[in-house]
Amino acid sequence: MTQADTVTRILDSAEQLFAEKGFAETSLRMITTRAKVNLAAVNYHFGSKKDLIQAVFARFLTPFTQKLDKELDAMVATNREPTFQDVLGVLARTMLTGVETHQRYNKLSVFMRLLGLAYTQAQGHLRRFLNENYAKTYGRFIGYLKAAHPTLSSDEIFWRIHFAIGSAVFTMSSLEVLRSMAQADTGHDASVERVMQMLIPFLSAALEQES
Amino acid sequence: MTQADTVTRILDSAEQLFAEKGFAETSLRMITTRAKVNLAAVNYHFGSKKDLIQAVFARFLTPFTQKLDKELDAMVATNREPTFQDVLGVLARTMLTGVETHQRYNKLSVFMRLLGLAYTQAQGHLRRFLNENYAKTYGRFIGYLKAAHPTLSSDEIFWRIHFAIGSAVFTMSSLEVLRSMAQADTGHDASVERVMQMLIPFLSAALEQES
DNA sequence: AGTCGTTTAAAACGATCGTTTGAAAAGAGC
DNA sequence: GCTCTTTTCAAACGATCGTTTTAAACGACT
Repeated sequence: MTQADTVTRILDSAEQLFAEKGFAETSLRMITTRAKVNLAAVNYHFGSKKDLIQAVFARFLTPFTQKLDKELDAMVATNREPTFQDVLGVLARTMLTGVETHQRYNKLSVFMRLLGLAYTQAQGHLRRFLNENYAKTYGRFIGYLKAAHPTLSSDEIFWRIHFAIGSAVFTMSSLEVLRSMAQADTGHDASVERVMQMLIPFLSAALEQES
Repeated sequence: MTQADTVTRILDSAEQLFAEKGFAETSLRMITTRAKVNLAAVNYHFGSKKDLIQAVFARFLTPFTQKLDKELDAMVATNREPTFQDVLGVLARTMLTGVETHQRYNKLSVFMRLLGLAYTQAQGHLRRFLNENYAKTYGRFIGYLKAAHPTLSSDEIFWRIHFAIGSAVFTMSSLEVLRSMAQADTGHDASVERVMQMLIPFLSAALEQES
């Protein structure tokens, strides 16, 4: 039986529990119990709970950002004037590549949920960490969007992007609640796939409108 | 010092701190210190922290829901077939009436932030409380929206509404973070009013598109 | 086998949490 | 005045938190 090592098991448990409950509501004892490691292992391998939080974000954001950077390179290499759709397509492809189809939406849920926590529960240390490590690629992405839509002001682009991120993050963050509400409301069960299929045209219409 | 003063001051402090930090990150000692009352006053007047959380939501949701119910009554009394815009307008008017203009957006921010917490940080007790007390009017509101847009399925309406709620809640929940990001990104400062003025057409376009 | 650096283990640390206690202070009714 | 209820207050409770300590177990190497 090949057992993942202690560091990986801690990261897996922490990621799952953070996405499920948030940072403050998740204790190190919950994490180490689920990971079946000793309590002190967190402080030994990561230093502190704050460092563990940063490590959880780094594990999925660093490869994601690297992939996004390469995809953006490839985009501008073959396309001198990428459209709004082109740039958004690069983002969508980057989020989905490398993840097996059958667990694609679970991974995406965790991704979105953690992203939401970064916005709404971030203390200073996490915000600073994310800004130092990933702001550059993020700014590059926003820059291409602005270039693709010269009739809109920089402000408009920025805020529309974050309105859209808000929809996605909020929806995935409270998917369980919303699903039970939808079940009681319409009587229909909603799969993640179906919700995504409604969300994408919803956001497309909003992002690209002329004002 | 009378009882109402103590109760009100606790509710004010709790509302502000919950909206700012969330439930778990806000201790009773922080609340009572800011409210300048004794620590035991919370348990004496409310029973427990959970009951205090419910009381904070009840204080602004109960009058809001009552107003919304009356506004919906008035709408159907004068308008046999209210449009999508009519129904949304009732919601917007209900959220803004009774609040002085100069503090309108602060109140709205707190409203949205608490709403976001209810979705993303709700333990069972809060979800159950909100469902028992406010689900009826909420269902009525959704019902009128569905009737106004018969070409869309019930599912579509439900999810679009929550996509829109997500944008608004997320934006207001992380307004400070987003503002500092916008400042670093575009160099422009964004007032709440300006953000709202961009958000509303953004959501209108998304909500009303035909698919 | 024996040594040395790394990792795991159990136990305890001080701090902070929500809550409870018991007595003092304040109000209300007569 | 006095009594009885309501409210405030300081102090402490047990529980849980993140973190530290100390020693045992493990692994690689000579």
